[in-house]
Amino acid sequence: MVPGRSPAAVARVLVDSPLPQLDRLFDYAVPAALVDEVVPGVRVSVPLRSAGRIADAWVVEVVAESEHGGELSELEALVSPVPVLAPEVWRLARAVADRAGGSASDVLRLAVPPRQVRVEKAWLAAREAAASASADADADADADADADADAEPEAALPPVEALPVQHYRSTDLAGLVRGRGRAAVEAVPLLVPTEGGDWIAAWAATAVELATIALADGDDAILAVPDHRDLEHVLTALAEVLPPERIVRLDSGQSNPDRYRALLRARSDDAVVVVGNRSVLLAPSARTGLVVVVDDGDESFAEPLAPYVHARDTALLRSSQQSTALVFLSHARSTDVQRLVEIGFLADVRPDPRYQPHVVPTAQQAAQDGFAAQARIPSTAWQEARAALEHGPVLVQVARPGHAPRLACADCGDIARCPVCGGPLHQRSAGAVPACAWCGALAVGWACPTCEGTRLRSVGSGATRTADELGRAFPGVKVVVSDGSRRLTRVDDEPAVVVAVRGAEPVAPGGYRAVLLLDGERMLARESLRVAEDCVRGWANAAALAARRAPVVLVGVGGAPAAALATWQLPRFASGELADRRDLRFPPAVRVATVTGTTEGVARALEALPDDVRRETLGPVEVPGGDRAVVRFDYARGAEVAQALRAEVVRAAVDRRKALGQGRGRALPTLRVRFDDVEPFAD
DNA sequence: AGCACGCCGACT
DNA sequence: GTCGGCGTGCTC
Repeated sequence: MVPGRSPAAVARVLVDSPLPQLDRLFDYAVPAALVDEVVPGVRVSVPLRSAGRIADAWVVEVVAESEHGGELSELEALVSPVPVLAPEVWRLARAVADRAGGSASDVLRLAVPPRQVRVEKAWLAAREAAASASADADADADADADADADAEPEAALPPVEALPVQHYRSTDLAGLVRGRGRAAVEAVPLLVPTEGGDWIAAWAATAVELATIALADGDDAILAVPDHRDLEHVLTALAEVLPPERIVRLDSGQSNPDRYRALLRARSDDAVVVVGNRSVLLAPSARTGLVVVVDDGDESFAEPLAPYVHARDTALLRSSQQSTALVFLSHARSTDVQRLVEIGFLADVRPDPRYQPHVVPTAQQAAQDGFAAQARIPSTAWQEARAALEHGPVLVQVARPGHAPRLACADCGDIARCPVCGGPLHQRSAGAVPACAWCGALAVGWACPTCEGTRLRSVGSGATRTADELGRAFPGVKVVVSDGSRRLTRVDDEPAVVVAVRGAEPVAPGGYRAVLLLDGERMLARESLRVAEDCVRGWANAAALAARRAPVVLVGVGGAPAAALATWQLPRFASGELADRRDLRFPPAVRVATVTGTTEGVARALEALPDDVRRETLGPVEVPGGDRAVVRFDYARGAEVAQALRAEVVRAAVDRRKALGQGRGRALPTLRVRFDDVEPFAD
């Protein structure tokens, strides 16, 4: 503690701890020696509760006097003088955590990579150099007497010229960005050539066009894409029109030093485009003028770490806090975005309709031809593909090997099992020696215990199997595979069957000459609230890789999903899906919170809810170690519910008497709350 | 999480 | 009398 007189300055800090009871600001006296360097955003260490116990913390504010009644402790030390937590990021992190009933420090851990001393040193040296250079410039300006001293000393970059937005003639998208409007923009299903000879998705060009409009106004733009292959499209498009100084790549695929460097660069004095995956939405940028989220329905936008906030929601919060323009750009529309359109929050923007892909739904009829029959490709699809292969590559989309492809006896159909441990057998490629998925034993000379057959065939298809079978269906044609373990970004223009699992489709120059969408029935069979939506999105994204007027054959699927794709009325499909969810009161028509913990903990948490919300609880049901309940509520009640449940989480964390009651097994914590997880609806 | 404070049983 | 048990509460 510090003597009674008031300190020179008071730092309000957030302690870097996941404990919910510490998730608020604490005041510390700033030692006189540190007053110059303790500014908002720097990392410090602080004593907590008793001297000797030191915690890391973020300085969030520096004020003259504390409102805390008691005496203040002094900051222990300055960890680094670099303010890595920008004020707008702190504000966003707080809002994101509050919305999800989580801790701000958990969000900050996602927003700020671990400290990199070398990167910091370089940054500090550069800042020092710039400061002395600008001091010289000021001196010169003074000498010149009337020189415009207000001019930014380092506006070295030429201004950005706003690109025209192509393909959206009926809507003034440029005006929407300048006016800080919000829209759900349907992407153009087209590939466009770059000057450098690459082909990129038209959505990437659109995103970059929109970004230049923001930059031309002196604002930053934040572009969030699902994965690194999408990132490559955007970076290619950006490199054509902007100098490297205006492009900041910030994504979780980078090394920590690279991420740290990017974080510091994002706070540049010049307007920049910050582009990356979901984490980019937490990038520092005080003058964000535009936020673009590309294909928001992609699963990689769901944050797997506490507090599990979806990038879409982070984008919404950020856009509202900083009054930015906001664009959700995608081929297929997510039900979440459709909801925002239907409540009038987002404008509904469609491109010129003439780019619509040529979709041919085809029943799963057996093919006559021997080769095609073997790969279970209907004759229509096979003929389309074969004709297209005369001119260039053909894309074949298959399901992810969800339940791993299994081997069965080709004669009697019994599942082939490991003779050693009874585990399922797998085969890396056709003809390879089958191996056990559990114990790894090679099943050399396998014979079926039922019928003594020795030939194997795979069931429950995966990409690898399909590649082999497709190779046989198109004799003499090159087969290229892009799957979970090896995702290709592009292929070249020569005839080839390109087999890709959903979401891993490479780009072909000028587009594929035909696209076959296989496994549709199997994909739709998955039990999940969002299957239909996910399938349509996957098909639409693949269809968008076709050359203009090339056939896109959707195999073996009928009903609303097939109709949606064939008519390319993707928003209408999302609207129908949303209507179904509304009837059932399922997300995203309503929000949900999953409450797990001890029977008592869950019961108490539910009691803390408003009566009408509690009445809509599903459960509690018993799960290993305790109970689980799912609370449903309207969006308007979100803050209220989050606050109530968060208060219970804090109380449960502080109150440790209960922990003793649960002796059995791996006990759950007394109470855990997770918002907007649809997992409980998966089965 | 850690760590101090506090109010009841065996001990120099 | 008081050392220390762990139940209880708090962290500027």
